[in-house]
Amino acid sequence: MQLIELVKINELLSILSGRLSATLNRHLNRKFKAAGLEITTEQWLVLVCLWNKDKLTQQAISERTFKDKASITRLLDTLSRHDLIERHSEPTDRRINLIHLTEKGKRLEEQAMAIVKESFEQAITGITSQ
Amino acid sequence: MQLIELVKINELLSILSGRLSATLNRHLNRKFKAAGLEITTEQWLVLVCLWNKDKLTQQAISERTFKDKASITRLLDTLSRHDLIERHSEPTDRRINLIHLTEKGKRLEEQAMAIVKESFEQAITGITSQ
DNA sequence: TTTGCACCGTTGTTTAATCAACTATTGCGT
DNA sequence: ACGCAATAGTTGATTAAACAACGGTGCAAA
Repeated sequence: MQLIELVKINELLSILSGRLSATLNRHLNRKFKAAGLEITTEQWLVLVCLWNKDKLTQQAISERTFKDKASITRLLDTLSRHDLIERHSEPTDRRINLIHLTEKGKRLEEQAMAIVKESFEQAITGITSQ
Repeated sequence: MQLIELVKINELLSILSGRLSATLNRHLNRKFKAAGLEITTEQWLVLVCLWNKDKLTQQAISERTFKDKASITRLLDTLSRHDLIERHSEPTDRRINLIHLTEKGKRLEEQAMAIVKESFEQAITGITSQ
């Protein structure tokens, strides 16, 4: 009886929260791919931080994206492999890396944002219709 | 201007959707671990299906959890490694595996559900207080 | 000055998700 | 009976997440 209640609560929550974002995520990833952009939603989220304010520390990116430090390290690894960002170590505080957008990374903003905007609009009309 | 709008929408959505479930997830995982249960939230979700109705096909589990077939294959691998479930192939249709709970798997229900219930209550009081 | 603590970033391990490609089986229609 | 599409599950590759442990750096108090 109470267990069934719990399961319903869980399903409700998972529909309201987890699955919505998962679906949006997947949708966006496919959109990026279809448009020939080599980025994922997670990488895009990091790039958004940098487009707003270039030359952030990894710590700052971690806080803004609500992701683990370790996750950021690896996300930046792949962004760096794709020449979208560069790590610049700071002489004033040698613990710090300042993350710089490359030209390629800067150029990506307009295209990526157009796709995201389109996806959000689709998603929102989809949601409001339910 | 419009980009900033988009970012706000994104943050709003991420708070409303992705981050809530991610936080709940993490919380629950830690609770399981702290209680000495060797399961994750994802594995628990699969087990919930089986506690409701034992001997499901992988396909059925996939549909009920909204997870990919491939994800289920691997989740069941780890559940099987922990002796919580067993795959039984069906002679009537040899494409099918029926997933059976083991005794150990059945015994887990009460303990796991208690933890989940506690977490949900905490989460809900946390949410409503905001 | 050195000791100890806090901070920044990295690495290893484990778990999970997606997509695409693949095998095996089933069953339908001609 | 045959071919062929649909179904069930697996596998490989890539990306990402969490947690824990660790190395290097900065800083302040003893």
